[in-house]
Amino acid sequence: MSEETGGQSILLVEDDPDLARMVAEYLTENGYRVSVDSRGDTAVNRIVSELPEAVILDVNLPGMDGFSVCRQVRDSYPGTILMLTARAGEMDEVLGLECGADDYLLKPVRPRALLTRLKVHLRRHSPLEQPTAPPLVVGGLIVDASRRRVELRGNVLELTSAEFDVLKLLAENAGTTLSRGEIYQAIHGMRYDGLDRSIDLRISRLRKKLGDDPAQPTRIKSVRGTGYLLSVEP
Amino acid sequence: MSEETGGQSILLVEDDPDLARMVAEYLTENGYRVSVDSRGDTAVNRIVSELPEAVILDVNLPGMDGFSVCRQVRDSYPGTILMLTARAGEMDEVLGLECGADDYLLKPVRPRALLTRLKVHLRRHSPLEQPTAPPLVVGGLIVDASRRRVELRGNVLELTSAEFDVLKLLAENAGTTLSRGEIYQAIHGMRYDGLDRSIDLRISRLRKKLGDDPAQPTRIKSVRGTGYLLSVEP
DNA sequence: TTTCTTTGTAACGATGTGTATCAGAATAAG
DNA sequence: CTTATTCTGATACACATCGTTACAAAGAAA
Repeated sequence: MSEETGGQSILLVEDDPDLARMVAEYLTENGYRVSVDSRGDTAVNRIVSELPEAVILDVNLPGMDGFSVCRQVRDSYPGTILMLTARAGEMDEVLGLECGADDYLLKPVRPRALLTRLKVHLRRHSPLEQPTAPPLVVGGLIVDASRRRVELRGNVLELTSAEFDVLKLLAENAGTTLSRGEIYQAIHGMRYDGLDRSIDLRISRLRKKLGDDPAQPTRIKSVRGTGYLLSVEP
Repeated sequence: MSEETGGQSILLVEDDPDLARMVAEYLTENGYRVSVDSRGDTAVNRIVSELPEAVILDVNLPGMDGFSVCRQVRDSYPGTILMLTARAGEMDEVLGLECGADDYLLKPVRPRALLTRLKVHLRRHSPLEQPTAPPLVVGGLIVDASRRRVELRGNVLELTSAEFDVLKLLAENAGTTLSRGEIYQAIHGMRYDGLDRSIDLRISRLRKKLGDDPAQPTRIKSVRGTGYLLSVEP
């Protein structure tokens, strides 16, 4: 529910530090990832570059007022914009001036109501980023299939396609031995003829990049007569 | 603004005749075409057959309660559902949203607030307009097919149509590898002869404009022997 | 038309990957 | 314990694949 990285991202643009902190805390407790900006002009850049799922935008801001921020990003920002207006009269501007906000709330801000409005809009507008398969984490290794990226203790490894394919397969079956036949079948979609040594070669090259000593491997272990195994705990 | 036939159609489901008349009058004055139903069970039929732009739905209704009505039509009704709840309890809010309503209002009904909420939803979500495909957002990249426009961290990229076609296809399948055959087929509608290098060239030009280093690309990854993949988060 | 832009083909260099091969390790046989 | 056999790791090299430049064809704009 409240894991740091899992929730949808919200950018809160508010110059009152107390109010900002209160709202940020409340939203964080409810599973969102909240970042705060206190200025309108800087918020414009952050909105278009960070592309949060929703923006909560105060009207009165240093640098640039909320309406201008809204107008400026509306064309290039597909997410939800929620405005906080101090006076009831400003609400007409939100609706009438075509600044492009999706909703507004009257101050004083009531966190419960804000959360409800947020939910309403985030539910209607499907999340910007479509959910993606989570990366595999096995013994200090992060194998991210949807990015084709591998990390080892924080360092990105530059693997070739062939190397990645084998490592991904091993990671998916970490802790169990895969025969050359299984590996070959999964990668080439063909039956293994029993003579091919290309799998061994890929493993060899992988070990080199993983910094794994082939004589005493801690990560990719050889199972003589069978195949290979990715150790879950190196 | 307030011509009788031009406005958007609203179905008001409310059994209190006085309240119904007041709300209907107010909305009519503001340019909507309002019809009223006083029973939940009959409202279900009218919603799915008349397909109004929005439904305003009381919770306490003869025939069938508002939540049930909402649940029953939600799958087949694409428009906005706005619920009127008598009690301020959280349960109503949660229930209202769980059953698929887009918004709720607490009684007593204040016509001005109701109108504002209506406008908010009808602006963003007008079901009778042709549904325009929402822009794809993938890893800081906005690919807007309806405008043939691409943005990267707030900067509009000037892509040629050939480049855009490939990027759009990759964005639609972000995180999965597309073979040259699939790309070629999707773009030209023809079978890939296996020799053509034009896809590679488009990728090369795209990478240059995306600022992606071809030796170590973070956005468009090559999958040797297969094709390309757009990374979900660079 | 001319001029500019876009797009694909050809070609070349750089890199990735598998086969052949051999050396060394693990296991089995004697 | 020694030897034979099998299996694995790794080097070298051949070949495939990919990125890119140059150029030409094909449109589009003027």
